[in-house]
Amino acid sequence: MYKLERDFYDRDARLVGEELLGKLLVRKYDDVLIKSRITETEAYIAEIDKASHGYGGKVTPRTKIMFGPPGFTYVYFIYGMYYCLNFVTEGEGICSAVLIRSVEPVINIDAMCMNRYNKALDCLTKSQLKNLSNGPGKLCNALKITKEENGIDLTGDEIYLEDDGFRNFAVEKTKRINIDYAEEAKDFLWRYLLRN
DNA sequence: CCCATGATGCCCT
DNA sequence: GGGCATCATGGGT
Repeated sequence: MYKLERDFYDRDARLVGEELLGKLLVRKYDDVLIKSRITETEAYIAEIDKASHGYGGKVTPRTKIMFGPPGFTYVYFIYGMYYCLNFVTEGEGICSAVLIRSVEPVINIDAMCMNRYNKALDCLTKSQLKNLSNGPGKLCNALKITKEENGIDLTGDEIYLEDDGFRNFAVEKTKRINIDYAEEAKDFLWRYLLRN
């Protein structure tokens, strides 16, 4: 079991996105510790990707974190209601990131249930359990991640990743979803899913 | 299971 | 003012 350091993130977002599968996402706040396993990601690389918020070198207050050094969070607000968690990849000046689309609970599922439904695990319906953290907005709710967590250093102790040696799975690569506006980029196979 | 729809507010032009 | 890297819900199969 070891923590991923900055060099892990300082690579092509597609490679990082694929290698994030199976890693443990650790979240600490107050006296709470939650660990979950990453099961779905998507890569975004502004230079060649019309789906990226930074496409065309568009530096704004929102996107500037993605132009900075690797190994920081990029959390954005979407559809007036939800947050999405990304990890910034590659060196300073290169706008790229990986969106975390789905995680599964590993440690402290109770805290995740309370954060998301304000209900204990044994009070959840089957549907609520299935939908606990299987979407980018859902997992931010379950892990208590909001715009307050934008720009966090992943080598710190609030949000970081661990490799626990979990390797027994196959990787599926598909088109990314909900980016129909992105023309040719919508067909890039930059969505990575853990199978098994 | 699937699909259609409405919610809701920030960001950027 | 338009658009959006989503989700919960409700109804049909």
